Formats: sequence, C-alpha cells, structure tokens
Amino acid sequence: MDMISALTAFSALSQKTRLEAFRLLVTAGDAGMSAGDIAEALDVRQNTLSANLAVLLQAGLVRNQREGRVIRYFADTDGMRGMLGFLLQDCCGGRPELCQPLIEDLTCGC
Amino acid sequence: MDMISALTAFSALSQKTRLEAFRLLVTAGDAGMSAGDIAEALDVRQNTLSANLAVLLQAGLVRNQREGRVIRYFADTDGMRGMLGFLLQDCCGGRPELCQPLIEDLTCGC
DNA sequence: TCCATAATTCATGACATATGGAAATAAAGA
DNA sequence: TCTTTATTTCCATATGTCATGAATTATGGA
Repeated sequence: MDMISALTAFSALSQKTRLEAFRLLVTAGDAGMSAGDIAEALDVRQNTLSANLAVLLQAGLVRNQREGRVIRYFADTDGMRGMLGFLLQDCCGGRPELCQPLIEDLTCGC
Repeated sequence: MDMISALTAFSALSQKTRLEAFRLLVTAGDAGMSAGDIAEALDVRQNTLSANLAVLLQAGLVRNQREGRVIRYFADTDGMRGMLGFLLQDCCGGRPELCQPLIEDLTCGC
C-alpha cells in the first residue's frame, strides 16, 4: 500500500454513510449484502448509496458481484489489511516499543 | 471511540500533508517534532501546517506541548488505538475467522 | 415484446475544505 | 524596551465533496 492508496482508503472511510456501510459489510462477512439491503439498513437512497459504494470500491475496501438482478457487496479484507498495515508499518519500523502494546490491544480477545 | 470520533480521525488522515505529518510523528516517537521541523521536513508553509496540525489535534491523533518558543508535537497512540479498535472491533464481533489472519498480518514481526 | 425491479450514471446546487498572504500572539535575548 | 524567531489566527479565494432528481442500463418474468 502506497501513500495515494492509503489516502484514498482513509478518505473513503471519512464519511458517515460509507463508514457505516463498510462496517455493515465487515460484520456481514462472506454473506455480503445487496446494494438495496444496505440502502434500506442505512436509510439512504439508492443513488446516494451507489455513489458511496463506488468510492469504497475504488478505494479497494469492498468488492462486488452481480447475482441476477441484485449486486452483492463484500468487505475486502485485503484492502483493509493494506490500509492498517500502512500505518502500523511505520510504527513498528521506528519504535517497536510503541507498536507492541498497540497490537496487543487490537487483538480484542479473538 | 464512537462513530463521530472515528469519522473525525479518518477525515484527518485523508489529506496528504496530515497523513505525512502523522507518520512522521509516529516514527519520531517520544522525541516528537517541533512544528517548524515538521514544516521543513514536509516542505509546506508554517500556516498551512499549523492548520493541518490543528485538525490532527482535534481528531485526538496528536498532542502538543510548548517548550519555550517552539511547540512540540507528538503522535497520540491512544487516539490511534481507538480509531483502529473501532474498525477491528466489528470485525471480531461478528466473524472471528476474518479477524484472526488480519491481526496476525499486522503484527509485522515486532 | 413489454413491464417492473435493481442499481448506476449524469448534471446541478449547496456546503465544506485547503491554501496563501497578512496580521497577531508568544517567548527569548540584546 | 526593542528585535528576532516560532507559531498561530484571520480572511479571501479556489477547489473538492455530497445529496438530490432525472435519465439510463441491466435483468427477470408475464
């Protein structure tokens, strides 16, 4: 992940509808969710959500797949990992003692 | 960390100068960096950087401290942890099997 | 073929954000 | 006190972003 990709990813997550949609897809896991279901869950119009999903797609944070009439969206864990790695990489590179407790805190029991 | 704080943090990191400044401060660690040194390192004007540091401050991603004439900035690891936790929390909550490899990948050897 | 459904694309107006110049504040030293 | 240095604040402008309404594409079924 380079600087531009990271900026795109952070920018994508800096908007309420998109952050909510992304979290929804993360919890949905492999099942994913159709664009319509996401729009209904978040109470936003289809075209508004469509534009926001397009931003998440371009940021590499979600994937999609047409299934007949519906288009199903999934969280892209690789994209998420790349973005987080971009931040933590620097932390570890320079100061392992800062990184250690941060990582430990993120394991959140699973 | 709530939704609004997370949005503020992601928004703060979605701008090149701010993301660069934050990474600079992360690697600087406890030593921190003065506003002037950051401005010079990133080749941006002081007033522009000042505005951007104010955004990072408000997002809780950096702290500062006056030392005589200079104002020294530090990365706020608590803020960083809160932001990352906000994303990973959902991942773990719903799907531990998604979270596990993601966490493992983030430990990056330290 | 015709219609209904699902979702996207396009154009527009409203609002927010970033940057630069100039001025202001704060501290240190002569 | 006056000057210099470090940094911030104010203001204007240019740019970017977001949601909306209308039109468009794509699919499935009558």
